Amino acid sequence: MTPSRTDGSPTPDRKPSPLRAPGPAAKKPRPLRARSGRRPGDSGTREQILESALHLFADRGYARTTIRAIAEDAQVDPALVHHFFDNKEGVFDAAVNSPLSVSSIFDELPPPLEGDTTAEASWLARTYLSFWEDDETRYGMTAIYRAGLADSATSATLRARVEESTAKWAATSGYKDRPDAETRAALASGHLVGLALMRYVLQVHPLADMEFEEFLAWVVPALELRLSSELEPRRAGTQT
Amino acid sequence: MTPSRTDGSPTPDRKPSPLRAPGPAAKKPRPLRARSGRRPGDSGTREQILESALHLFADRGYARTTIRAIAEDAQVDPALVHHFFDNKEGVFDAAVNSPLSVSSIFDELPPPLEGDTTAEASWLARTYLSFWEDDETRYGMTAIYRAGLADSATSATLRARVEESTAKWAATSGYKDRPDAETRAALASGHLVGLALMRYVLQVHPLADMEFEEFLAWVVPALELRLSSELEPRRAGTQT
DNA sequence: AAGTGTTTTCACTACGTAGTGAATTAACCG
DNA sequence: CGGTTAATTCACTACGTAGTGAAAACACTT
Repeated sequence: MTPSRTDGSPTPDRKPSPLRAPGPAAKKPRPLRARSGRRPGDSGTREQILESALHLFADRGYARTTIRAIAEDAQVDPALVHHFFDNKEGVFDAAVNSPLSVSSIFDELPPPLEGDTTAEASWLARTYLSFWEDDETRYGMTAIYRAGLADSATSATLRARVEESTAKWAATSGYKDRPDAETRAALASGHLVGLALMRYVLQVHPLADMEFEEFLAWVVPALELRLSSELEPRRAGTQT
Repeated sequence: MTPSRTDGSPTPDRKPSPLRAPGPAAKKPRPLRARSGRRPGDSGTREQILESALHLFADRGYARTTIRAIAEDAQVDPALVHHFFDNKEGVFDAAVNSPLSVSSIFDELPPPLEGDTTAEASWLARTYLSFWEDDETRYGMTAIYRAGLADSATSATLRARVEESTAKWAATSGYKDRPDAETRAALASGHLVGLALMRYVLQVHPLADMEFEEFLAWVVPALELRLSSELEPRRAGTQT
């Protein structure tokens, strides 16, 4: 049966999410495809397609995710996906920019304490990593980074996204007047992105097994130093 | 004409490497396919195929690299690629484990100064990042990370690789007796991987524009702190 | 020189995929 | 209730891909 959700609830009951399920998906109980034609009520199918797409893009990356697989996961005909989103790129963009995903980090919340370096580093790490930690937004983050790192064509999009986030944060933080603010912000971004990929995408031990607060406890002090003047660059021969 | 290289030189003259060339490849001057049959002399075609494969995997990732594209780049018939390496996965494994690539980092060189924390951090950063910086090995690194981050199936391979490198380094370094050695090594790995991806894969400004030594000058001191006891984890409420 | 093994291309199959156009059913609006 | 619009499936095309099997040209033995 088609899931009969008359409301627009963002997370209806559905098959187990495909993330961390590498093998062939569990067989659907019955295909039981209904005939052509519109369904009664507000089906919410569009959102269902976006959710399936986001989960599959997060699990398989862009290239290995097929429109047919999205349609099957959402229990609709593949042509309906084309009807709503034209082509595969349209599905990806819509899924990644949907309310189910993450639009632009550091947009809504301004930094709390300008000038307080430790508070700013803590806020930065907690805000960014929360997008990974939260079940609601992790799929979007995974999809974005998987797709963006996949090949040199898609890397341009992710590069722009990262540079924009980094620049925005650098410009509004208390470090903005320092000449190396941009460099430090980029280094901090790389630091955070790398740790997030280790913990949430690759799931390397022991980072993936920690509690979130313990993870933060390791990350935040290092980030504080990166952003503070205590940590200065030092070239190879110039050790004091 | 088929490139007539009778020696096994690793980098013969070939078309411009496809990395950073997102569009359709430059059209080959003349197809001029020879008829069937073996060519006179030691053609070195096998190595040519591996080199083309490595460059294309680095540029387009695994899924978007086709055997036909590899064959075209190497100016051979696609069936020859199958003949040498069976299937696509075989091509990838052979390319990534070939002398043109990177077999296993931290295998050959042992750490120089056990117990000297600053020297060990510096050696770790320089050794790892040199694989990215060097033209000869960068394609292998890019291919490995692009493929390994692409989807949850291939992530298992990269996770094993990273965990093995991290564990090996942690076990042989001067930190090995500390209880949190494994954690610190994993954090340092994530730090380095993230910065490498920013600089070499995404090519984020300004990290991608720096001189290598300047980049190292920023990275090494942070890594020293991560590995030393100066930097301790600190939970949210317990700020001193 | 005869025979065996290796390199190389050709011709071909099987399959999955993105995308299209038309037909069907329902919602919406006067 | 009649007409338009939106949702949905069906049947289909066009295409690219991985992989196979055989034949041709050469190398390497004995």
